[in-house]
Amino acid sequence: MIRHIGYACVNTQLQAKKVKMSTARKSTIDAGGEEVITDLILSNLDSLYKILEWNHKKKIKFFRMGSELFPWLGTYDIRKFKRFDEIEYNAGFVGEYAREKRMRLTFHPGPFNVLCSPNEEVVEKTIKELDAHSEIFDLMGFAPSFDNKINIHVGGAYDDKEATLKRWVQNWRRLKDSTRQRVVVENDDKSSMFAVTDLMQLHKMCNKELPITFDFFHHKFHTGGMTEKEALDAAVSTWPKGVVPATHYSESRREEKVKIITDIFRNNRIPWEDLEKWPTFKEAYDFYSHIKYQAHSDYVDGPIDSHGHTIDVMIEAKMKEQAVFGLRDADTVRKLRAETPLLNG
DNA sequence: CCAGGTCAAGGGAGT
DNA sequence: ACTCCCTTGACCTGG
Repeated sequence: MIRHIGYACVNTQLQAKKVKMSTARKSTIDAGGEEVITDLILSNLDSLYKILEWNHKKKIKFFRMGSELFPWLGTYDIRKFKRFDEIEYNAGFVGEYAREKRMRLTFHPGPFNVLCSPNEEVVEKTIKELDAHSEIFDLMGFAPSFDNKINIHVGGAYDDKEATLKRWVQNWRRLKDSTRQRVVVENDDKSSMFAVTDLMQLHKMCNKELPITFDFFHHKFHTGGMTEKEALDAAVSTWPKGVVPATHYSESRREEKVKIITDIFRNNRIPWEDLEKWPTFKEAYDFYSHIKYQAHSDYVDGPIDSHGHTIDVMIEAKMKEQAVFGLRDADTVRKLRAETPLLNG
């Protein structure tokens, strides 16, 4: 069964009302220093609280926080800031709210975090940034647990998976203990990279202290010879007792858009305004059929097969929280799709 | 207020 | 060589 269904980082409806994470460019940070960062953090914590309140009202208990919550994470020591106490108090307040409502909060640091990089500078930056993500959970009052996962990919293959994984493990050991108790790895969507079967090897190399997040969509592009059930079984087995395994689910943007455009022309329905750009079906089809297949759709149809396990599912779709509602009922997704411009991104 | 140019970061794939 | 993709397009400036 699926316990929680969640969404990632952005709430499209609240975003329209300016409730969102804000960051700043390097030049602004350099000019403004810790004052600018402090203001951004406090404002972002306020937005996060509003998003969580919204989630609670809508009975959504699973949410991925954006790393911009603390802009330029890993480049400064928050504890040295003048207004650290204020930050700590507010972070603790939001964390307490999440615990009270029994919400699961996670992070997914960017693809620039590469523990296995041959470049020591990249590794050092990665370690700093991962430790900093972990410290945010500390500030929020969460004890180290894979419940609050910090999800990353292996990050590179360098045409030598064996050596790369060895390097990954060495550098993983350099993380703070509390960080290692939160970091999990996700399977990749490229055949040159790491499928669940590769990650199982990594899991063993890490003394079985590294859980695997199963990404349903990525698995389709890189099965590593496993069926979906086999891969999910394996990934689920890597999570400790007492922590519900987390998974990611998304669908193809190209398939979604091509299906919509085909339906419009087939049914001769009145097109969206922006469809006037495409006078013929062929032109429209050509355009949409060139969208990268691996890109994420606006909404998802499911069904999601938990293959008998109890799992949490993070929906990775462009329309975010609306995609969660869409998944709850097919009529809703039809209505939402009809209201979404074809050319949104 | 808006449009457009620009913006931290690593690695891989498609063109 | 350039663009897109991934965690999240958003910041910032000039008109």
